[in-house]
Amino acid sequence: MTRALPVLDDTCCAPIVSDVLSSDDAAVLAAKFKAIGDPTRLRLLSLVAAHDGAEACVCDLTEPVALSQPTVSHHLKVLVDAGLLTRSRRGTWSFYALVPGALDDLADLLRTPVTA
Amino acid sequence: MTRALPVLDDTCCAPIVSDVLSSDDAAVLAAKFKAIGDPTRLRLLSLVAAHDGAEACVCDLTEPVALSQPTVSHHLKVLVDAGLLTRSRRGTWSFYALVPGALDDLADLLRTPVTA
DNA sequence: ATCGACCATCGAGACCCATCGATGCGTGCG
DNA sequence: CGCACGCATCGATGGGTCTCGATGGTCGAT
Repeated sequence: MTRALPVLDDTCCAPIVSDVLSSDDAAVLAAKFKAIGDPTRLRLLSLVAAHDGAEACVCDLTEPVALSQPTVSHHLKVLVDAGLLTRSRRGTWSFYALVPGALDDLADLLRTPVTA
Repeated sequence: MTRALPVLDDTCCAPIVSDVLSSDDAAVLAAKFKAIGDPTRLRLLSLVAAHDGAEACVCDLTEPVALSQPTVSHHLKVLVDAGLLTRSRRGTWSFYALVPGALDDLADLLRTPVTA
């Protein structure tokens, strides 16, 4: 499982409140929001962004979140599958970094156009 | 359970990637993102926003999402508890409407400041 | 007062998820 | 070559979530 999310990596659709979401769009969007709907994953994103060079390996993250290495690996995989993090292996380390613009794209979908 | 979310109704903290989130902040934010991390709830938000007068009752929503009335009521309660919807009873009807600015506040937290 | 419409809550069932220890793989070093 | 390190995957477990039918409460109409 954990198949890649179907399309829709950049801007998928109009803001949520602009038009009624289709079931498909809602499923794809919900998957992304669900990925950041976890305290640990939210902190991992924050830690990666704040880390030196805007990337971090698993060994840098296990201690701050106080979880086991397998659990941290699992959460990072979820974030990668959601298109929010990238993983690049260098030597024995796996470095994770934010996908530029990924969070901003999600933010745009939440904005209410004008809401007079 | 389903106790009210602790504080932090408006702007809670700096953008996620600006500073490392505390465990408490992460928990509160994750609860909100988890609320919209469900396809049905995402569609409900969209349906409410698109409905006439920017509010809708349960009877307006059960058919579009093709779910039972108790289930729709449950999802709406989750959204209300997350601070994204308001409920106002008029007669036998319960009208749900978007909390102005709630989604925008969440959007702001996702934005990366500059990320030069 | 009685009935019907609308809705929230309850209890149950099926499913998903977060977490862990154990294991296996790949890499770099001695 | 062999060992140590970093990491991903596996299997199990406990807790949470989604969904439903059934129930009961509240309001308006007859």
